Amino acid sequence: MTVVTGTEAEIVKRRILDAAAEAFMSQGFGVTTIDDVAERVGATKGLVYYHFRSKFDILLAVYERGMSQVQQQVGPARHGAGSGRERLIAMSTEHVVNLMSDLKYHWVVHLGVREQTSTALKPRQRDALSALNDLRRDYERMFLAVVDDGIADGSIREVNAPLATRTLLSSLNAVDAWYRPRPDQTPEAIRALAAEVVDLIVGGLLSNTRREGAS
Amino acid sequence: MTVVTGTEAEIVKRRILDAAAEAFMSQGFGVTTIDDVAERVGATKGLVYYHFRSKFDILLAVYERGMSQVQQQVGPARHGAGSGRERLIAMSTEHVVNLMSDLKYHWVVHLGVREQTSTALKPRQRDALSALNDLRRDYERMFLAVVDDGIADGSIREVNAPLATRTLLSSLNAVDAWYRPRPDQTPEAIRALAAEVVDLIVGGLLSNTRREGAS
DNA sequence: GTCTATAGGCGGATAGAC
DNA sequence: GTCTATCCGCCTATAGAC
Repeated sequence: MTVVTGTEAEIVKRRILDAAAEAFMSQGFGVTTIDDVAERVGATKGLVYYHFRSKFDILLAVYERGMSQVQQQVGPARHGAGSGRERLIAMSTEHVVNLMSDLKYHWVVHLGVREQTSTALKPRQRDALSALNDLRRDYERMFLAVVDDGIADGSIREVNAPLATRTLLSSLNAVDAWYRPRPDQTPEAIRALAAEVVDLIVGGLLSNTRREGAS
Repeated sequence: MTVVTGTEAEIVKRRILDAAAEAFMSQGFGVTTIDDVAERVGATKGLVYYHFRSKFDILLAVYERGMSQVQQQVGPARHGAGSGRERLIAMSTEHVVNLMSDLKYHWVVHLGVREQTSTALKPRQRDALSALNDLRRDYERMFLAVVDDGIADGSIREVNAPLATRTLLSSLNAVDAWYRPRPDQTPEAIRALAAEVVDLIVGGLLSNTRREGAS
């Protein structure tokens, strides 16, 4: 049923989204113009408005793609075999790998949309936005469930789980404040760095923390 | 907490800064108009432009005030008596208390300025911005020095100190992604919440982390 | 499909009234 | 000092050529 709709149109749309996400990340949504986006694509406004109805619709499309990517990459790690702690670390690592691999989309998901509730939205846009926000809430609940698992099985210490989950996720997301990709960086190097960062965030800094040989 | 010194003009300027920081945080710098700011102050554009030369100068002034506040609040904790770990926790707690108490200024310091390197800056503005960025670097170095101290005295585990410091600071800053002040919240309640969050970030989540009775 | 041209409006900044 | 009025440029969005 899913005919391979890798049509010309979709390829162009994707290039526009990439360019837009990049511009939003480097300058902010508000100050980015459609001309900026078109220039990055190597085309003019006309092309952009042929494929998207408005600037805000582009933002929504970037948000949608970003959420879909991270969900696909992190979701499977939820149902691994290990303790809550091990699954939480696996999910967190996938999350950060995704962030690093897809930085500009992540940035929009993380920050870009919050800014925009001010503009009067059309009903179509409002619905799309609230659907995406629901996805995001579900995503956070997935982490909360695993934190709860870990507390229950003793692999995570007895913390305020909702607060700890919010803190964890915001800390993971905050990696986008300083990480910038390097052209020569292999996927393995990205994964190693992500694992190191997750170890710092989940494992903490204190000297009497044991990270090996749980139980 | 600031004593009510200052001329009429400074009081007005301060009210404009408060309004601007609030608007920048809730909508983003790019989409905030001077009319938005003026409306929050209960005045019109004319007032704002009498006290500030441009929208970007307002952003710089917010940034400056934010940096000055956090430096004042956190700086003293650097030279406490305890181990590196204890001083790091003290500094981190003050940082988060400041964030929670002065959320809108913190938000601008954290995110608002990065967006704006695109607009052509006047030399005066470029100098002011780079001076503020230097302050920020110094602030981060202060944390790095204490992390080094902690590793040296054995109270912090042997991590990659620059990476750990960046991760720590970005995690602390990320609290602004979810924390929102409540009208009835006392300073003591804020401090308690900040301490809990810092314990989660510095102490980690794992069950075999010991946070009491170090050394 | 993608471009050029342009409409239409908004917003930063200024001038001058009070 | 603060407001009103206005200029001017830029940017979203659309119309229509090719």
